[in-house]
Amino acid sequence: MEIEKLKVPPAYQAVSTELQKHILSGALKPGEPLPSEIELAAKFGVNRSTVREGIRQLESEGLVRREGRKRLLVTVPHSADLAPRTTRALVMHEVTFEELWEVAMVLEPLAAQLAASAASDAQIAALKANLDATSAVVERGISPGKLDLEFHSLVSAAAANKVLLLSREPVGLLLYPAFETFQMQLPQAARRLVEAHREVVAGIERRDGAHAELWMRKHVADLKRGWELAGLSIDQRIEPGVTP
Amino acid sequence: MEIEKLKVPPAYQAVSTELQKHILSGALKPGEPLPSEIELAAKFGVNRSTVREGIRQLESEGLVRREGRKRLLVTVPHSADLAPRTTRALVMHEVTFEELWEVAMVLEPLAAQLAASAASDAQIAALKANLDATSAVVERGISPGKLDLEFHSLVSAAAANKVLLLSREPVGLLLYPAFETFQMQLPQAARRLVEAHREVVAGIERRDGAHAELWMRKHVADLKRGWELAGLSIDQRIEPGVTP
DNA sequence: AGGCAAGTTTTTGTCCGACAATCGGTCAGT
DNA sequence: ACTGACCGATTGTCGGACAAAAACTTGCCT
Repeated sequence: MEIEKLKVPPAYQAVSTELQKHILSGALKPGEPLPSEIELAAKFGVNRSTVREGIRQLESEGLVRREGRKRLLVTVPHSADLAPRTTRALVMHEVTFEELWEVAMVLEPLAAQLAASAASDAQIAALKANLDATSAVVERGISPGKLDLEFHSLVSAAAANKVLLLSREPVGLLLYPAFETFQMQLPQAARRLVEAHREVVAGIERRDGAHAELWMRKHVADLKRGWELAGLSIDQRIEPGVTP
Repeated sequence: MEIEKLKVPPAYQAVSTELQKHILSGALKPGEPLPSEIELAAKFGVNRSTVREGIRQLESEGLVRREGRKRLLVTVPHSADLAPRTTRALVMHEVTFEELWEVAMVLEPLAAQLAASAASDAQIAALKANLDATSAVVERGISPGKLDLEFHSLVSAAAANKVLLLSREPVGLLLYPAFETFQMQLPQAARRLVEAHREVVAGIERRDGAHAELWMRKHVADLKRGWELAGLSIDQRIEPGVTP
């Protein structure tokens, strides 16, 4: 006879999962406030401290949000809630530049292609603004810094694919800050970056998905070339560049 | 003079972020135990309840894990910790079949291609075992169910790319259960699935990346064809299939 | 009637103390 | 050497308490 180690989850976890069910089932819709801690404690038949511990879990998962000392609001987890955790996990797993690059090499061109069909006028304008800012900064010999990161976020936002948006974010968050590490050694790299960005934007504006995709592919491929030219190993561990 | 409303984060959040810093900085390595709650409370100069609330956040992020009523152990977040959250987020964002499919259409072939170069003998054996099981099940007219899900997990695990593994998981978790929804209406679909799986495995075994990638691409493309043949809209919302 | 100011009630954040259950180890007894 | 009772440490849960902030009421004034 098999006896399996029966697990009795602590009460605070029960509270957490129970509230999750209520939110997922739609009984509590995004935007609505949760009952007060005292009410919840009474309903679940546990102490307020226990409820609070359960709430902390939901809070860190982005299912509820508290602004100041106000009531908890049900929210739908945003990319900004999830991406940092995934990014942390990737860093702790000691992913290499190559692993990141391989994934970026398929996700970024897809984003560019989809953006060409789906980008709104406002999004194209934002891309152009980013392009001008990047260009101006690079002319002065300064590193594009966060502008590069922002560019790729804008492209994937314009792609109107929420799955892509969420999947791509952690990769970009780690990969593009890596550009900074070799950009000083390769002055021409920044100019190539601006050129590629320009062509991607041009493709998106002309609704030319193939063009946007092609140049995005070149652009990401360039990233690896630059990495290698700078004498960095492909197996180099990635450090967290930005901590948002 | 501008006075901005300065925000004082609650103490439990300070505890959480402080512990995060210690873990990320490497002062606390994975596998090591955290100090006891009482010690932490003393060190941070806060009450034990406050410490406990902070710990809950780390716990739900997969940075620490508790087994039974023992000390907390520092751990590196595993795919199983993150994927469910991302999956939930995708469901709450009401992603469509098409959005999922578009991303799968680039990630899965990449996984197959990389697996062809990197798969270990044990992983190939696991793939074959999965293939046999799937084949046997389909012969009996039963739905492959979780075996399909497992197949794609095995492929991406064999790809030896941790970024891909983490990025792909939430997509697979939502997409493959969707197969069940139309599989009954299209009896030939299951046989096509087995054939595609077989070719992918063959490609991986022969270290023929192009072959594996090609058939994986066909396989994922088939998924959309099946979806459309079953009369389902591409814009259909995706329901959570499995809740792990 | 409508708007504003002061007061009252709720609610959150934090603390204190307490106790049963469990874990880990010690130590005597067989 | 193995068993089982004992003991300290730690966690899970509870009860209550209180200051600060937010939300709500009330009453006054125009």
